[in-house]
Amino acid sequence: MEPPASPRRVTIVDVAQHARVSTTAVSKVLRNAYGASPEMRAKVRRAIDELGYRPYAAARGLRGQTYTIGVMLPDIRNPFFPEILDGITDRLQDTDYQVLLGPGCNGEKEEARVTEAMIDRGMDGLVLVAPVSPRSHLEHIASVVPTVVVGRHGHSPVYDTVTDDDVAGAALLVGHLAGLGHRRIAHIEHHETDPTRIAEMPNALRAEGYRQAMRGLGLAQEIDVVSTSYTQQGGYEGAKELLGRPSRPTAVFAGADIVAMGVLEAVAEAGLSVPGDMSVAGYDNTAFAALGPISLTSVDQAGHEIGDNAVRLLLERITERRKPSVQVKLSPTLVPRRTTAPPPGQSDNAESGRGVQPLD
Amino acid sequence: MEPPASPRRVTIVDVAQHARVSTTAVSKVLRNAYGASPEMRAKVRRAIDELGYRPYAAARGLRGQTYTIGVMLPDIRNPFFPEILDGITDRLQDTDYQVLLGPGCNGEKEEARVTEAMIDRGMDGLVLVAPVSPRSHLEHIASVVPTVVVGRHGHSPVYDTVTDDDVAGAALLVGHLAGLGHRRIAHIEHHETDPTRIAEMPNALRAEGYRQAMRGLGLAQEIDVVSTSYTQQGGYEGAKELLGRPSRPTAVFAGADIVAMGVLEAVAEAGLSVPGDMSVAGYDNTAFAALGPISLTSVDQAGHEIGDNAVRLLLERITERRKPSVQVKLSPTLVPRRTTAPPPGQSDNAESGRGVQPLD
DNA sequence: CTGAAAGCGCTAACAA
DNA sequence: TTGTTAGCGCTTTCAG
Repeated sequence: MEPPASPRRVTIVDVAQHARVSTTAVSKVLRNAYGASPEMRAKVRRAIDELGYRPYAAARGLRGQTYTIGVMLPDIRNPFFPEILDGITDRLQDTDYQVLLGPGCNGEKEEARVTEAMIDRGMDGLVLVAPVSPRSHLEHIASVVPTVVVGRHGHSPVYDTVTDDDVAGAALLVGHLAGLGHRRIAHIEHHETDPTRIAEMPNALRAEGYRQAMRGLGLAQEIDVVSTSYTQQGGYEGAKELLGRPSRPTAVFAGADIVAMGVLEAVAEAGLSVPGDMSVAGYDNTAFAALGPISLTSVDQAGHEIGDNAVRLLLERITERRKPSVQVKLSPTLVPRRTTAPPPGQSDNAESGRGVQPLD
Repeated sequence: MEPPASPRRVTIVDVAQHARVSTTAVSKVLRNAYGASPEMRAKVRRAIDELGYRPYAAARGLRGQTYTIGVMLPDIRNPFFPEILDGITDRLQDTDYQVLLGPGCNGEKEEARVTEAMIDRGMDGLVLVAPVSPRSHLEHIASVVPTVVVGRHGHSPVYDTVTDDDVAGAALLVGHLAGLGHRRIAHIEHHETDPTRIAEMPNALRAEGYRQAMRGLGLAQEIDVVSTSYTQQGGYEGAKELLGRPSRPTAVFAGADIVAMGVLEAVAEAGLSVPGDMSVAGYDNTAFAALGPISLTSVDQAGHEIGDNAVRLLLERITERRKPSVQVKLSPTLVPRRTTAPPPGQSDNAESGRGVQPLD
């Protein structure tokens, strides 16, 4: 039984009158601030409950905090990001903070619009996931509002970072494939030209990790990188190119699971089987990698922990605005599934997956 | 070259002084409000540009609007929702409005927390996608802030709705399967007990549409519904049950693509092939349904249009708070792919897909 | 420990 | 058409 139309919102003034105290007192109770006796707190709490009062965050922001954390995800379609988000929301569960997401931002322009919108709405802190903006812009943002940058390497004195070790992840995968007996291991990367991004973006580091690992295994001669994009289409095109090689690779390390999907499609079209004729691996261990009909070998990034750490750092920075910046680097793990196996003509061994039939 | 730390934000007062006008004048220009001469507008605009002023949405909200639209998505993992979101953001592209998303809300409690948070942050309007809260609660929300409910059937005088015709979608799919020659067509539904939800939630209407279509085709005897949940696990369990039937169905209509994934897994485990031994279809035409190795027959809901309509209605309601409520119902389309074909022992026909090999 | 009063940045009445 | 003046709901000095 709601009133026909809310005539007026319950305000701090109503609570103060009801509890027969000052608005200051109510404010203090709301913020658990120093300077209110237990009796006063109890009184105020009762009044709050009786009136069903909720503080108006929009107004709080004008003087203090809005208790809102803004999270910018570059692409809501990427099934890896929800994991990060869970890590974020779980840690914020029992706090007064609320998370709001900026919608899919592709490119610097959209990214700027969203971050500005968040700043203009008085958010107390920002988590930027894999932003593409130049570092100078990130530092500007961080100078205005506490900021944690996730999934982008490179330090900054003004913002904290949480990353997963992409070089190590690539090495895990290359090691896995080499352990199965593969030598001709190709990689499909997301094309990158901007020098800062080459140094800081995960995709570039995966490619670098691939190269390092290949060299470390004495397979420097076999290094074979195709530059497309982290999309299904990019994987399809990259695989087409690799399949056209005079001597085609026996394994493909796609820089992301979605890329691997395109590879699987191209391989099937070519009448080849996975992993019989060719092993395929992805990165991110997204939800569909685990789907029965796909069962893609991938690298897991512990998204939940990434999100958890990001919020932890953010809350710390909100509390202490100019503490030295922190970099957290987490370690990925390998998730072998059925798309990787020893190369054709090589006997099975302990590390191999179960064979699967041609997919088409 | 940013200043080391923003000393103070540029405010409307700064702009007014710079332009040598009153703050009211600036405010009017910002809102394109009546009562400012072209010269004044030009002067103010220049000052705004020169100072790089951006209005502080948090403060605007205290008196007027925040120019923020809140969108609540029940599950960010469901790949269907980004389509709706695109429809929303595209239409808002050239307006002053900004979209902010509430993160994954499972269950009424989380849903309430998110909607309250949005209201408390002064959002101008809400789009609730497939909310599970009781209708009374939705109406309460709508009485406080302009609201459009998406993906939930049932009218209300206080909020507008946008739905896709789930009954028709189910009929499309059943018709497709029957056209291929299937008679034993089973359905896996999301279990629902709450009476309101049985009447209003899409999952319940899909099951109802399935029943109606079966009856309409003279297949009432063959109606076979398994109640699990709209998850991969639910699909897996449902399929296990169906495969254990004395005479197992030749086709399974899963209530959602993710359910179909579980079905595919169970079918493969049983050593059966899709669609050779059994046809499988999903609903939502999510991104992974189109993935090469899956290629799932599904029903497309035109998510973009859903989002587009939702925002259109919302903006209209923000403008005119108490206009009569509107219900928009869109029509789904069938997307046949390779997981559906004529039942075993029946000759191929024009509508059949290409056969695929057993998946395991 | 408590409360009165000022003011955050903006918009909306109202007066000029 | 313009500017002046009150607030919006809350937090924050700063007296008591």
